[in-house]
Amino acid sequence: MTTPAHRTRSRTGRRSGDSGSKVAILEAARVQFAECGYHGATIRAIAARAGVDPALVHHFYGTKERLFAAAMELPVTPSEAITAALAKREPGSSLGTHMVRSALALWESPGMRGSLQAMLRSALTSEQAAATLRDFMAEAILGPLASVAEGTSPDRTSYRAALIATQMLGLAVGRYVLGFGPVAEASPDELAIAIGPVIDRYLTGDIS
Amino acid sequence: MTTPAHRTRSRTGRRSGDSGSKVAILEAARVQFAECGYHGATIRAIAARAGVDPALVHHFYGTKERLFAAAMELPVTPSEAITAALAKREPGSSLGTHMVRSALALWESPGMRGSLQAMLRSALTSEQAAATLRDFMAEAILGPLASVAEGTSPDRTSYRAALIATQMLGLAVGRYVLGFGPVAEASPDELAIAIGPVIDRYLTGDIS
DNA sequence: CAGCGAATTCAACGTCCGTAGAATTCAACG
DNA sequence: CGTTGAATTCTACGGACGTTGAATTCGCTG
Repeated sequence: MTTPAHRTRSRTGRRSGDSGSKVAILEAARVQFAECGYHGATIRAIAARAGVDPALVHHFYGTKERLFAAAMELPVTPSEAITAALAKREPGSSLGTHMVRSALALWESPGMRGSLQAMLRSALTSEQAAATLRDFMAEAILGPLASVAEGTSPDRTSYRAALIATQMLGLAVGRYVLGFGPVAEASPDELAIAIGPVIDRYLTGDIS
Repeated sequence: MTTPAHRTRSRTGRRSGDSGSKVAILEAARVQFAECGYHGATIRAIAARAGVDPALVHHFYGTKERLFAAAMELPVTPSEAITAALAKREPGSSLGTHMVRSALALWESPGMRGSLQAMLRSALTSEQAAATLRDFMAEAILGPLASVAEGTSPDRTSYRAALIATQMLGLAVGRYVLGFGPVAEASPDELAIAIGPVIDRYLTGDIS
């Protein structure tokens, strides 16, 4: 008799080895926020998806709002990704075409898609996510714009950026969230060719 | 003492005259769904905004899902609005410019704004709203497209429509939901001039 | 091996939710 | 005037939610 009351492992307590629960929770949170938006996602469902007790979520991240903030922290710094992408532009492709191609490459990269969907889905419901998205867009668009903004009337710059934002935002939502058939199935190159000139127009064209 | 137990009007029971509660509930639902999305909006908050007991909401519309469906029923039939708008196109403006101008006029019309926000906010969270939005966009875009689709390779038609959808969707979200400053403040005419040529490109331009 | 801190679960609290049923009042029609 | 049906509120149930505190186990340091 080896103390049968202790033989059945009590389920509580710390686990052996590196469980990776903290990361698992964050990934589960991204998926749930992406699928249901901020209100629709529940801590209990996130915990279940991560194979973990709901209280552990609270232990690591405190409140739901803080977990959301942590989940929205982009795995890629936008400014870095942008400048890196701009650096390797091939000659022969316009800046607009290159921007679309780079954005799609970034969005298609593994691990980014969930964050993107979560961000978009939540941005329309949570003001915090909306602010984050506005900041991200401003940073991601004003950079390229500044590099070609000579000769255009300066007070129109933010207007141009906002126009670009509408097209890129619509592309992201249509392709990754709403699933507009043809746009969701088209290849990044096809889309870059179709949409690139539009971005060029907003960058430097005559918009008044 | 004039029967004090009866003097205080019991709060239950039917009210005199036409209370308009059913309509009030629907309008309150639109506002709440617009502000919080499908999950975030609560029947109790909708009832409170309508000045009504939550049970009355249930009495009129049954379940929350059915109330949502009723609230999403557009006050304007899209096909009617579209054909009416197309009819009165002024000469000298391109079809794309006219589409943007008409869409903005429709969106700015009183009573439409709430529905639009509710639709957009919910479309990214509720699959039903997403389907409604896809249908609406298909109907609203394929019509104008068909009127100029001669000479373009026919299997690209739905691709063109989807591209237009991304730009119009991005415009609506950026202007009415996320509030991209310059785009939110610009006049419909300004936007029509800036964006119209983009729609023209997607309608008939070279996109491959 | 003793002890401390971190990880993990359990059980529970209080709150809000959507919904249901019964009760009450009004309007309309005979 | 009596009856019927619709409008309206009250009360309440069961469930899910976010959060908390205590208890348990592990890893690490000395």
